[in-house]
Amino acid sequence: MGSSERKERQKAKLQQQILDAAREITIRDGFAALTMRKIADAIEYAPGTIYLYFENRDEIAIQLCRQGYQELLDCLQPTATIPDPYDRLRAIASAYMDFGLANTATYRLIFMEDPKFTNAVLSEVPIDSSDGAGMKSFQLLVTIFDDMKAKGRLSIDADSARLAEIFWTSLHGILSLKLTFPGFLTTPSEELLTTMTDTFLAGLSQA
Amino acid sequence: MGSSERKERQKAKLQQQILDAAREITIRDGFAALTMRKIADAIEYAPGTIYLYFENRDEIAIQLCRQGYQELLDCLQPTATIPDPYDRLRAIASAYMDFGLANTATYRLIFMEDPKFTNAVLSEVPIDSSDGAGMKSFQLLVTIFDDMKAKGRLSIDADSARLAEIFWTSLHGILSLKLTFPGFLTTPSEELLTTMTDTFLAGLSQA
DNA sequence: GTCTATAGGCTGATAGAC
DNA sequence: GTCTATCAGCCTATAGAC
Repeated sequence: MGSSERKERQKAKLQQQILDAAREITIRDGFAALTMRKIADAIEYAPGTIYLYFENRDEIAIQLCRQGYQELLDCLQPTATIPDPYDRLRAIASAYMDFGLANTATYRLIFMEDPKFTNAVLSEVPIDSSDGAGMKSFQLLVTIFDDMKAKGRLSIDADSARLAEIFWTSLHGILSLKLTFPGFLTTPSEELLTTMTDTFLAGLSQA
Repeated sequence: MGSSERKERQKAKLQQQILDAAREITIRDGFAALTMRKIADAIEYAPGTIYLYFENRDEIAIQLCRQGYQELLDCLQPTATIPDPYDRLRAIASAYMDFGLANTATYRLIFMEDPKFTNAVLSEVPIDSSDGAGMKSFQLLVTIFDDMKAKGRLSIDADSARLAEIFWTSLHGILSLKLTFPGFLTTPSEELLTTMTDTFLAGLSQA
């Protein structure tokens, strides 16, 4: 028994090493440049060895995505304790932008890459605690609009999920254009964000 | 002279044929699947022949982008005649969304693909009439906010280019998430668009 | 468990015959 | 101008030796 447990630990260890290497390559060269050979080089094993720990490249990509959504959630989660939903919206928006700008490769991977990986992982319903981080992040946003409604200061009758979708798409629009066309948008990101958030909130209370 | 002109026409003809085939493959299989061999198969020439008409794959990609921006401009241009800037904004937004949803492969190519191609072409300043279509499209948006200001009904003091950038990023956000995560956003595109536009305009006149 | 070696595929691009 | 043939490289994944 003790021996098989040691083997399990050994296996998990190399698995994590593979993922770490894959993550680093993705960050450095982009997801398209992530190949089994490069991973093998990085961990100093033969390419074939990787297949003892992961079925194929896709499985690695999916794990990488899952990890990416978790990182995002870790960045957004702390804002959940802010009591006022308006303050909280600004805080989460700011955290989201910071995450995207600071982790461009990860952001691209989890939101701008092949739907084959992203779509499946994002839509995962949380089962155990390390699952469904994408959904949980989205829920943080929905809750904010629920709380705004509870405060009774929203003159718009759209439901919270809808408002969350609008706000999220706007955030993603800023980020993805900044990442795809560095230099085209002349307005700095923070300014785009504040103007967007201001007009959005003003619109909510007036529309 | 007459003979060399005929040769020129001949050359232009095959060049266009190559681009048409490339376009079709991109639409059908996606840009990543666009290869010289597939183009050659489609036009029924040997792969090497293409290199007599284009220097390499990148040059074809860039032409494809240029063509894509032109198609987009053709869709947006007709809205320019609408006198009221508020009506015009709704019309251009709607046309933009329709274009993206109806031409997903082209939209991906010109706004969501490799910056290597997109960035260069989008940032082109119009020189002759078939150039800089990306910039011209963006200018259509800027003009709308100029006109709104002239009407004096904007209580926000951001400049027109900035407002155009915000609005464009929001449009792009909706579209790109719809394309990357089909099925995740539960709200239909038109509803996201109207709610976004409504809150945005309400915000502009109130903020 | 890990290696070497390789199958079997794809790619962009080029050389040289016709 | 177009072809055939090919180079040189990349890729994923697997088989079989150790």
